[in-house]
Amino acid sequence: MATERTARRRRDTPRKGDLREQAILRTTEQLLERDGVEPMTVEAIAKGAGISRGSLYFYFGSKQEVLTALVARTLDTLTQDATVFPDDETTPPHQAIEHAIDRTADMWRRHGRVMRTAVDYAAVIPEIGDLWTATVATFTEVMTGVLVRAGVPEGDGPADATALAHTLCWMTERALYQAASQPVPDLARAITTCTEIWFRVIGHRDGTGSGG
Amino acid sequence: MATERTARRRRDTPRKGDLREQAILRTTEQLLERDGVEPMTVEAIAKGAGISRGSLYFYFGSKQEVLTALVARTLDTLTQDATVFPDDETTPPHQAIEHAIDRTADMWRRHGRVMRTAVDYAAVIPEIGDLWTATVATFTEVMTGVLVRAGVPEGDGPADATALAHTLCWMTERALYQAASQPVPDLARAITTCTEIWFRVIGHRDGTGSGG
DNA sequence: CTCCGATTCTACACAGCGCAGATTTTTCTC
DNA sequence: GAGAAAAATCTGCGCTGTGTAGAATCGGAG
Repeated sequence: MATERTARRRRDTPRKGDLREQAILRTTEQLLERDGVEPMTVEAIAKGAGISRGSLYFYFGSKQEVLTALVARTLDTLTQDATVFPDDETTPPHQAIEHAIDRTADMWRRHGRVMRTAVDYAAVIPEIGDLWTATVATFTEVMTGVLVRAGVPEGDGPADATALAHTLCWMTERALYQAASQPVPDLARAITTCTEIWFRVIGHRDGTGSGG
Repeated sequence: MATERTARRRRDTPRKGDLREQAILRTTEQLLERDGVEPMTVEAIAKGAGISRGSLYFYFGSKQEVLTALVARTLDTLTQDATVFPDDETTPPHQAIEHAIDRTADMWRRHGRVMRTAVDYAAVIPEIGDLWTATVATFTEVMTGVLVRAGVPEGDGPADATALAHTLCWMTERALYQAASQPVPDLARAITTCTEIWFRVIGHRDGTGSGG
């Protein structure tokens, strides 16, 4: 009855097969970039990592689990990169907003395919959805603080900092996803528009302006 | 090579099998609500519509095609309901915004599962993605007009009406999707937050207030 | 050299899809 | 309302790709 997950086990013990695990993830990202999720078969991943299909199931319980691990690794990096600076209370709100958006966009530039896959399969592979939601939640939390510091009322009403931050974070996610999915991605433009909206919401009318 | 689509044909001639087509769509929406996409097998749909699995392929070339048809039908209704009034130049901007958001939310209430499925599979089933994108594009167009009437500069810069409308439309979509996906959906709250942001973006500070 | 866990491989069973071809039911024409 | 064409339906096959079982190999400790 109890459906087994997570292959057979392996979680700690710094054995040598950890290299294989890395190789699997590396190959997966490559194949993902080249082919996309569906055309990418478990066979291909295994071969790319130098093992047979059956062997892969020693490391991951399923194709989805591989994908999930890859997404998890990427989102960890993202959260690290993008939220530390804005979370600092001494960072001015405008800079915090710009920083968070810029860093996130950077992640979309460097690991666009993984990011897109995460969004695309967030609903199909619940674990990925959870990871994504958790990440956005972290952003929301941090940005709520930023909004408060910018003068938006604290509280949990639908027009208070938390709700606004939440919706704006999802907006930013969507905008970058959209931008990154275009045949000719223009992240810069998306950044500008998002920043503009964030700024308008906190009220201070002062520009991204100057530039170009 | 030329891969055939759309089952065998059937397009005009008001034959009687049109009822079956309707029955298939009806059953699909029901099963979707009960089970979700993946657990819903073609077998089950066919049975629900009173025919055998093989017969279903007379009407639709694949499971995905069925889904696509269902989504298309739903989005047609949505576009009809939500964009006509705001598109009227004499409609005051605030009302236009409220109307569009309200009607869209209504669609999420009544056909939440179909709407969610559309979003969830927008990337997996390209045809659905196209339908969704086209719908949002229609909204964007209409709402661009509304923003312009509200005083937002026309033009195609990243901070002009089109870009803002685009991003805000996707924001609204995402917010409603989020809200509708919660265990206890609270569309009303999402509506309030979105409306607030739209209002803040067009600058006029005046309430959702004056209910009824 | 032997044992044990870690790793790997080969082979199998299965679910669900889409298609082929035969068959039955409608619909149309006279 | 008989007969032919078109529409609608059925049964059964074959395929792809997954996940699992169980046997074989490797590598270091004793």
